[in-house]
Amino acid sequence: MRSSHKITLFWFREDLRLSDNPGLFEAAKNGSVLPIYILEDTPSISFKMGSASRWWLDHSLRMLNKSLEGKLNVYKGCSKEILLKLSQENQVGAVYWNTSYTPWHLENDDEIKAVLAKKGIECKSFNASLLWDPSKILKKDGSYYKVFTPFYRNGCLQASPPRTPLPKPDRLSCIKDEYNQIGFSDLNLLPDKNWYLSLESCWEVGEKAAQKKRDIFLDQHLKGYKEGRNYPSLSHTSRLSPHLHFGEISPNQIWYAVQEKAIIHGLDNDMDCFLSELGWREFSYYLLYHFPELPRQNFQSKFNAFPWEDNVLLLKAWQKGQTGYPIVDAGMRELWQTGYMHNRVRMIVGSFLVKNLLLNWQYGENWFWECLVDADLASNSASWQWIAGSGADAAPYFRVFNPVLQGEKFDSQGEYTRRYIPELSQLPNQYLFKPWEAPEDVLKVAKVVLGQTYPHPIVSLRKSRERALESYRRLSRV
DNA sequence: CCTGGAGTTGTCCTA
DNA sequence: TTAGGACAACTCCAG
Repeated sequence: MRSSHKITLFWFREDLRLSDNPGLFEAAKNGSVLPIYILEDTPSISFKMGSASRWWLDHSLRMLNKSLEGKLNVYKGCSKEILLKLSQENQVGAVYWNTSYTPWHLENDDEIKAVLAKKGIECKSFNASLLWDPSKILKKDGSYYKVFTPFYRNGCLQASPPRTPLPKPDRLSCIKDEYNQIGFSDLNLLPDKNWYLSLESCWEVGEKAAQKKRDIFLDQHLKGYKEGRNYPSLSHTSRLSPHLHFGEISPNQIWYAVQEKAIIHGLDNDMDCFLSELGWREFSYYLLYHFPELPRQNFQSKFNAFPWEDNVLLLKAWQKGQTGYPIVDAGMRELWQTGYMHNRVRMIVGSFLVKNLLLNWQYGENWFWECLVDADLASNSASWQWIAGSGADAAPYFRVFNPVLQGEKFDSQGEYTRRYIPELSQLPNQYLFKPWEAPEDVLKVAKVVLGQTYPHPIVSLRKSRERALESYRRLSRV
C-alpha cells in the first residue's frame, strides 16, 4: 500500500496541461499532489528562452494556475536544488515529471534521480510529448535513421501505435506551498518594453485554447490542408505549434482526433499530410536526441568549411523586414508582429538568408529563437539545417527559392504581402513582388518611392544565386 | 557485402 | 505556352 501521509510532488515542464498528462495522472493516484513549475534561467543548463516564448510561458503558467484553482507553485533557480529542498521540507514521498527530450534536460534528470534516490524519494518520469520514444526507433542494424521517409514509414508507423490520450485526473487534490513559492510576476518573464502587446491580440494561450484551436482546425481547415497549407493568406495551417511546444496539448491528442475526423469525412490525403507534419516534429526531436549538437554544429561536418559571409547590415535588414523583397519582408514582419510565421514563408526567408545573403544558418536560428512563440530547440535547429543543406535529409544545394516567383505563386493576390507591407498596398499584383521593375508612373500612383518608402533590393537575385551555387558546388567537390 | 531505388516543400532552360 | 529534363552526386536504407 502507498503511504497515505506522504505527498507526491509533480514537476510541470513542457507539459502545461491537465488532460493527457501521464505524470500528473499517476501522481494524482497517490493522493495529495504538490504541483510546481521551475524557471531555470541559467544559460548553462539550457538555451535561455527567447522573449516571445517567455511571453507565452507567462500566460500559459497563469492559465494552468487557474485550472489548478490557484494551487500552482512557481520557483526560479536550479531544479535539482529546488526539488531537493521542497522534498525535504514537505514530506514528499515521490517526485514525478514528464520527460523533456532535450540533451541537457535528459542529463540533468539523471542527476536529479540519483540525488533524490539517495534521500529515499521515488522518482518517475513519463513520456508526454512525443508519439514515439526516440531511443526506440532504430534501423535493423541498431543505428538511427537519417532520412525522414524511412524513419516515419518504416520506423514510426511500423512500431506500436502511440499511446491513446488520457483524461484529466478525476480526483486531484493539490497543495499550495506557502513558504517558498514566488509570485508569477517575480519570474520576470515579460520584458520592460511593451512590444509584446501586439502578441496579445494574436493568441489565446492555454490548454482550453489549444483544444479549441485543434477542433476548429479539424472542423474547418483540415479539408484542403494538403494544398491550402502552402498559401500564407489562407488559414489552412493549424497554428498549434506554440501549444504543442509548451505542452498545452499533446501530439497524441492531435494524432487521434485527426484520424477520427478524417475517417468520418474521407479526408485521407489531407490527414496523411497533416500527420506527417507531426512526424517531422518527431524527426526533429529524434535527430536532436541522437545528435545533441544539432543546435550548434553542422549535422554534415563538411559544412564546417562553408564560406559564409559576415555582414551585419544584411542581417539587420533581414531581421527588420527591409530586404527589398516583399514576400521576404512580409514574413519577417509577420514574425516580429505576431511571434509566428507561416511555414511556406519560413522556407522562403530561410532560403533567402542562407543562400542569397550567404549568412550562416545560426543567425537565422537565433533570430527565430528570440522571436517565435513556438520556438522549439529541436524543430528550429533541424529546420534551419534542413534549409541550409547541412542537415539530415536536407534540401539539395541547387534548390534556391526565388522570392519573386514564390510570392507570385503562393500569394498571387498579394493579400498576405499587403497585410504586412502596407507601404506597397497600392501596388498592382503584377509588380507587387518586384517593385523595382514597376514603371515610374505606376510607382507614383501607388505612392511608392524606392529607397525611401520601401528599400531597393539589398542583393541581386541572379548574382547572389550564382554565388551560392558556386560555393555549394565547391563544397560538394571536396 | 552488394545492389538498386529513393530522397518534403525549386528553378531555369530548352524544345 | 508548357512540359520535361538538368542541376550532382551522395548517402541512406532495405532486401
